[in-house]
Amino acid sequence: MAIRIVIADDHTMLREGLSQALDSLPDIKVIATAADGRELIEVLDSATPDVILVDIEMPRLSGIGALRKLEGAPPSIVVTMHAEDEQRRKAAAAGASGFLSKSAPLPDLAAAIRAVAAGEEVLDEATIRDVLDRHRQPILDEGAAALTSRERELLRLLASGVSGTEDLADRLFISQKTVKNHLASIYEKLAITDRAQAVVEAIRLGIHR
Amino acid sequence: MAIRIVIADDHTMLREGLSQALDSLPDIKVIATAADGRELIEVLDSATPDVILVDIEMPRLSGIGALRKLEGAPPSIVVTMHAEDEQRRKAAAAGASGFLSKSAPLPDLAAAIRAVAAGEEVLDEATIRDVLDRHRQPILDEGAAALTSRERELLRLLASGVSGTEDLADRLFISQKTVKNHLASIYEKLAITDRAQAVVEAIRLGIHR
DNA sequence: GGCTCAATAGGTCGGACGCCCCAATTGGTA
DNA sequence: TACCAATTGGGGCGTCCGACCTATTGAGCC
Repeated sequence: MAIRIVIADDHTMLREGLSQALDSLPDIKVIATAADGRELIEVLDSATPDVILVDIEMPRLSGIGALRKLEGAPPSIVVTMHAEDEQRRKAAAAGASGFLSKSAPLPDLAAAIRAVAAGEEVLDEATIRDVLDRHRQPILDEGAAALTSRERELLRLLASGVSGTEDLADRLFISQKTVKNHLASIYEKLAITDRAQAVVEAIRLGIHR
Repeated sequence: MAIRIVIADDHTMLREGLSQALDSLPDIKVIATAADGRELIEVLDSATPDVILVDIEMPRLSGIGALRKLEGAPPSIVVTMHAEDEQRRKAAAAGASGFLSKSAPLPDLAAAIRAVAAGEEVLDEATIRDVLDRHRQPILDEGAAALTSRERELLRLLASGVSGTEDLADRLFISQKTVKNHLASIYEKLAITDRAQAVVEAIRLGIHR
């Protein structure tokens, strides 16, 4: 029986291309795709793949954010543009079984899928380090893509030292309630849990000043 | 009657030099000095100056931190090495009546002291902007000087995305109570109020990785 | 031998924060 | 037209956080 997988990635070219490529393999069958985290969650309501292939950087809801909401779901492999330690750590924390750079060759990906489908973890430090070393790539951020303009404004304020709900509300001319809503949305998309982490991400993403 | 002032600055050369210089003016009398924020607070227990001259960057307790604790105290002029907007904003928030760069000429300082002693505010946007523009200087940080090594460790963790009390405690092998104590100390020294601002400061001070 | 200070730890308490639910409006798009 | 996303706002709730307090230990210093 072929390994049934679901692919979640916001880049259609990659999503569809990968879908076709993997589908052409005799032992792998792509049963569905999703363009973002929320779509992935919806898809998994009705589909039950053996392995999930999920991108980190996606609009509306990041891959890691989706995995968090799906704890206990099918084993997953996280693919990413920035093969950074931090990302890998988060992926592991979110319950990912595998972690691969997007520039890894297809055979490596297929191998990872087969390994994860067999119940193996492809998160081993040494192995990953090895893979990453061979497929390293420049780091350029597109992580803020998922954020709306208002969320970005709020994040910029946060990163400039305005941390209280009331202060943020005053600066943005909105209610404290709305500030909290925006923050919750930011947390979800960036897969974080509080304002301190939001500041870290904001600065990492270059959202300040 | 001469204007009675107290000078708080951790750099003895500047503190004593300024003390003498201002004392030589006919209408200004330096009645006490302090080497840090806590000393300033102690001094003000027994002394009641007309104006306080306080540096921002000081060990143990920053000038702004001290002003916060002294709300309702004598009018104060904040002097600083980094004439930044953020600093000025904080100084104003802490109740400062004046704000000057350390590179401002003595006559300007004397004028500011006289103005503040007369009940004026020397925080006016335009005026300050003017003064700062004429006495701008390179910004180099020595702000982290007040922090202990353990506090710096904690801050570095914070700036790397570890924000929960329990997580911090685990990483540092100390109790959650101690984490909170260290944080409180950091807040005091950096004149901030929460973890989000701590991350901002940590990164501004270069305390990360 | 006191003195200060860093580092450790505990307690209490009010308010802030994060998380869940829901809803109305607007504007773009399929 | 009908849907969807973004933005705005609300209520409730449990937990965490920050403020203020005391206290012990060990290092370093005059």
